[in-house]
Amino acid sequence: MNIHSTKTSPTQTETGSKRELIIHATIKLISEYGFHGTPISMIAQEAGVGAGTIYRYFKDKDTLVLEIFTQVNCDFKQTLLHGYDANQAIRDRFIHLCRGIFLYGIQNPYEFKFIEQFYNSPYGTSLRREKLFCNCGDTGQALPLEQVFAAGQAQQVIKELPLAALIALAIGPIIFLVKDSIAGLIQLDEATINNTLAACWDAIQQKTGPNRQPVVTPSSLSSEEKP
Amino acid sequence: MNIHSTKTSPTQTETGSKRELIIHATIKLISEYGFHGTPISMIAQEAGVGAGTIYRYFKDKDTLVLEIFTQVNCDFKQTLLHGYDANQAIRDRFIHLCRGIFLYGIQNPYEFKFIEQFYNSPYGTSLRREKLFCNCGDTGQALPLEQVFAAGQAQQVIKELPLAALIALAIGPIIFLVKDSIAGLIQLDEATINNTLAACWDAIQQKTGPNRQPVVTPSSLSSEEKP
Amino acid sequence: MNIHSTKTSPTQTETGSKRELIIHATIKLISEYGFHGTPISMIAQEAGVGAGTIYRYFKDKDTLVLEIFTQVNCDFKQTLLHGYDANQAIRDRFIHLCRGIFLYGIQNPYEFKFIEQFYNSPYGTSLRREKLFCNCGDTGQALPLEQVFAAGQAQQVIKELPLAALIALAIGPIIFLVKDSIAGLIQLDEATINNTLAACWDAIQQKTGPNRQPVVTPSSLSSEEKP
Amino acid sequence: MNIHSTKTSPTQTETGSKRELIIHATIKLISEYGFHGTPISMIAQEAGVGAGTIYRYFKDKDTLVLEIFTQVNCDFKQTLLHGYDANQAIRDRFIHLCRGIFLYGIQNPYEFKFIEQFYNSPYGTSLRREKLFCNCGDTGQALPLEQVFAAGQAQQVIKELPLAALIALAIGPIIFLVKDSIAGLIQLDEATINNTLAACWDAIQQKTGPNRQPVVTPSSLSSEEKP
DNA sequence: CATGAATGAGTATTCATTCAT
DNA sequence: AATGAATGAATACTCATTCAT
Repeated sequence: MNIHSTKTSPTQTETGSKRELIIHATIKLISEYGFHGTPISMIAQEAGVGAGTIYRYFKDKDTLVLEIFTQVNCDFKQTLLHGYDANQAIRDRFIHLCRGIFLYGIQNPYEFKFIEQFYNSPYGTSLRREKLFCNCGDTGQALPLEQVFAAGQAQQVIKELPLAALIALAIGPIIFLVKDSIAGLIQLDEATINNTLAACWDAIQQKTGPNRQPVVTPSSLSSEEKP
Repeated sequence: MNIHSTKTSPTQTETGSKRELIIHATIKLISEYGFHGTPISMIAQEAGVGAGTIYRYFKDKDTLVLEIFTQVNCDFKQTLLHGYDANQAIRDRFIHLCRGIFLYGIQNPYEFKFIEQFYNSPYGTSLRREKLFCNCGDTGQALPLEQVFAAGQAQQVIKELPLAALIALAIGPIIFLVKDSIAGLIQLDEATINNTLAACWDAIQQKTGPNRQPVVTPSSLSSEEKP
Repeated sequence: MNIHSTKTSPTQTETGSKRELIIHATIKLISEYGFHGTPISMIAQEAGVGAGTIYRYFKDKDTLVLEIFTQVNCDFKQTLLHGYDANQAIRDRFIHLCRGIFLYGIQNPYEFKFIEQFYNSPYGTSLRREKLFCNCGDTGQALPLEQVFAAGQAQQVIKELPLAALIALAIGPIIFLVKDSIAGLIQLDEATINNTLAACWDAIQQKTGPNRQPVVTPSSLSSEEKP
Repeated sequence: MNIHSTKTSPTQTETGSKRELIIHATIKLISEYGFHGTPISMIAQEAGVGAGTIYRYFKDKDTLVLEIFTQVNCDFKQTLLHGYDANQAIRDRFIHLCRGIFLYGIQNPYEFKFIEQFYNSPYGTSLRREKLFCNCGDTGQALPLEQVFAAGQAQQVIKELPLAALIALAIGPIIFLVKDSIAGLIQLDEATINNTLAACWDAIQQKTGPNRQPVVTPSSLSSEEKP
C-alpha cells in the first residue's frame, strides 16, 4: 500500500520495478519543482534508469504525469474510504474523511504536493477540486463528502451553504495546514489535528443555540458607496 | 520609478505605457501557466511588445516576476487595510480582513492566482503564507491578522490553537473558494460570502455554551496506542 | 597630434567633438575587448553620447571600425616618419623607424592594441602586416622600411633574406615587447629599448667578420628521418 | 577521458569520434574568427553535429575553448621538447626550440593561430606569453627557453637583456613570420627558416668582436633631456 | 542634430524525444 | 528490453540598427 516500500531486493527481477521507480521519482521531483521545472533526464537519474526507458512505459511527459496523477488520486481517495462507515453520525463521518486528508498529507508529502501541483496547473483547470472525491472506478454515485453534507443538511446539522462553500470550509484549512507542515513551518501533533478538525466542524455545523450572530455586510462587491 | 512619464498620449491604447502592458501580460499568463510554463516570448506577444523590450524594464525573468510579486503583494495588503479599524471588536476586524481577501480575489483574479502561483513555487518556499499580511513598508510590528488572533485569544473569544492553524482556518477556505470562483465553478454572491465569513469565524471562535463536543481520536498518527 | 588631448573644454561647442569622443571610446574598448566583445551601446556609454548618434557619423559598426583603423594606421605611419631622414645611414634610418614603433606603442597603447586586434581579425587577413608601412595617401612608391632594407642589401650591410623575414626580424620583437609592456609585464626603460633596437639590428645586419656560424639543419620540415 | 571508446567503427569518417570533430572545428573556426566571432552553431555545422551535441562533451563555450587550449598548448610544448637535449651547446638548444615553434606553426596552422587568439583574448591576459614554454605536467622548474637564456648569460654568450626582451627577440620574429606564412604571404622554405633562426641567434648573442656599435639615443621617451 | 526606446534577428544553452546498439 | 548518445526545436537573453520625438 505504501508506494515507497517496493524496494524489495537489489535485483531487478521484480516485475514493473522500473515503472515504479519512474513513478516515485516523478512524484518526488514534480512535487518539489513542478512540471516544467522537472526535466525527463532528472527523473531518469533519480529513478536510476535510462532516459529512453521512461518512454517504454509512458508515451510522453504529459502522459506520464497524467497517468501518475490518476493513480495517486485514486490511491488517495481509497485511503480516505478505509474504515469509513456510512452509517455513522454525520459529524463522525465528516471527521473521518477530513482526518484522512490530514494523515494522507503528512504520511505522503510528495504525493500530496504532487496532487496540489497538478490542480494548480493548466491540467487541473478542467478537472476541479470538486471532483477530488470522485470515485475511482466512477460508479457515478454521489461522492462521500458530498453525501455527508447532503445528509447533514437534511438533518439540519449542517449549514445551508452551497456545496462548494462547505467543501472549501472543510478542506481549505487542511490543505493549508498540511502544506505548512510539509514546509516545516509547523509540527502537527495529534492535539492540533484534532482541534483543527473540530474547528472545521464548527465552521460547517448548523448552530441551534442563541449565540448566532449576523454578519454586518457593507455591500463591498460593488464599488458604489451607500449614502 | 516609472520610466515613462505617464503623460496621457493621444493614442488610446497607450494607457499605462509598455511597462504596464508587460506587467499585466505577465500576471495574466503566469497566473495561468506558472513561471516555467510562461516563456518570455509569450509575455511579449500578449503584451504586444518585442521580446527585447521586456529587458529594458526588467533585468531578467526572475527580476520581472519578483518585482511584480512585490508590487502586487503590496497592493493586496494595502487593499486589505483600507477601512480597517484596529479599535473595532475582534470579530469585526477579523471579518473585515477576511472579506478583503475575498473581494480582492474576485476583483483581481489574475493577481490573486499570480500570488498563489508565487507562494507555491520554489521562490515562495522561504517567504511563507504566514507573511501574507506583512506590512508593505515593513514597520516590523505584528501583522494585522496575527494581532487580531492574539488579541482575541487574550479576550478568550478565539480558540487556543497554534497561530498557523488559526490562519489556515481563516484563510484556507477563502483561497479555496476564490479559486473555485475564478474557475467559474461557483458564483459568489454576497450572501454566500457573508455566510462563509461567518462560518470562518465559527471555526476559530472560542465557544462558551454547552454545545461543545469532544473529538473522538483513534490515535492515527502513531501506530502505538497511548495507555 | 595626440588624440587624447582633445578635451579642450566641457562645453560641446567643439566641432566634431562627438565624432572624436566616439572614436576614442571605440579604440579604447575594442583594444581591450575586441570587435565582437564591444557592443555599440558600450561605445555610446563610454563616449557619453546616445547610441543612435554613432550612426550619424558612421554607417554601421563595420564602417566605424574600418574608418578608425584607416585613420589610426595613418597617424601611426606619419608618426614614424616624423624626423625621418632618407639620407642618413642605413642603420640610423632603421633604428629611427623601429624606435618609432616602440614609442608609438608605449605612448598610444589603446591605438597600438587596436591595430593589433584589427590585424588578428578576419578584416586584417587581406590587408596584411606587410602593408603596415604603406603610404597614407598611397602614392604607390616603396615603403620606408622596405626602402631601408633594399638599400641596405644593395650596400651589403643587411642580410640577403626575404623581405617578409627582415620585417619579421625587425618588427616582431618590438610588437611582442610593447604588448608585454602594455600588459604591465615589463617596465620599458630607455636602456632596454635601445639595447633591444640594437639587437634587432644585429639580427638583420650582414655580418662580415669571421664569427659567422652556419646553422645545423636536420631537415625537419619533412617527416622522414635521415639514415 | 575520451568518452567514446575510439573503437574503429565500420564507417569511414568516424575517425576520432564526435568529440574530436568538435575540437577540430572549434580550433579551425576560432583561429580564424576568434572566440566571440565564432557561434556555437557555426562550430556545430563545421563539425557536422547537432548544436546540442557539443554540450554533451563540454559544459559551455568557455569550457570548450579552455579545455582545447590546455590540450593544444600541452601538445605544442611537448612537440618542442621532442629531441631536445639539455646538454647541447646553448646555441643548439636555442635553435632547436625556436625551430620547433616554426615547424609547429607551419604544420599546425589552425592550432598555432588558435593559441595566438587565446593569448590575445581577455583569457590570455593572466596567462602570459612568457609562460608559453611552461611544462605541461608543471614540475615547477624553470622553462626550457628561460634555462637556455640563463645558462647563456652565465656563459656570457647571450646578451644581458631582460628576460622578456630576450624572449621577444627570439619568439617575436617567428610568430610574425609563421602568421605571414599561414596567410600565404610567404613560402617558408628550409633555407629561409634556417637563416631566420640564425638571425634570431644573432639578435641575442653576446658579441665579442670589434664590430659592436652603440645606438644613438635621442632620449625620446621622456621630454626632458639628460645633461 | 541628438537621443534612447523599441525591435527582431541572432546567440548560448536546455530538454523532450528518438534510435542504433 | 534497456540504454544513453544525438538531435533540433524552444528558451532566455543580447545587440546592431531604426525612428519618433
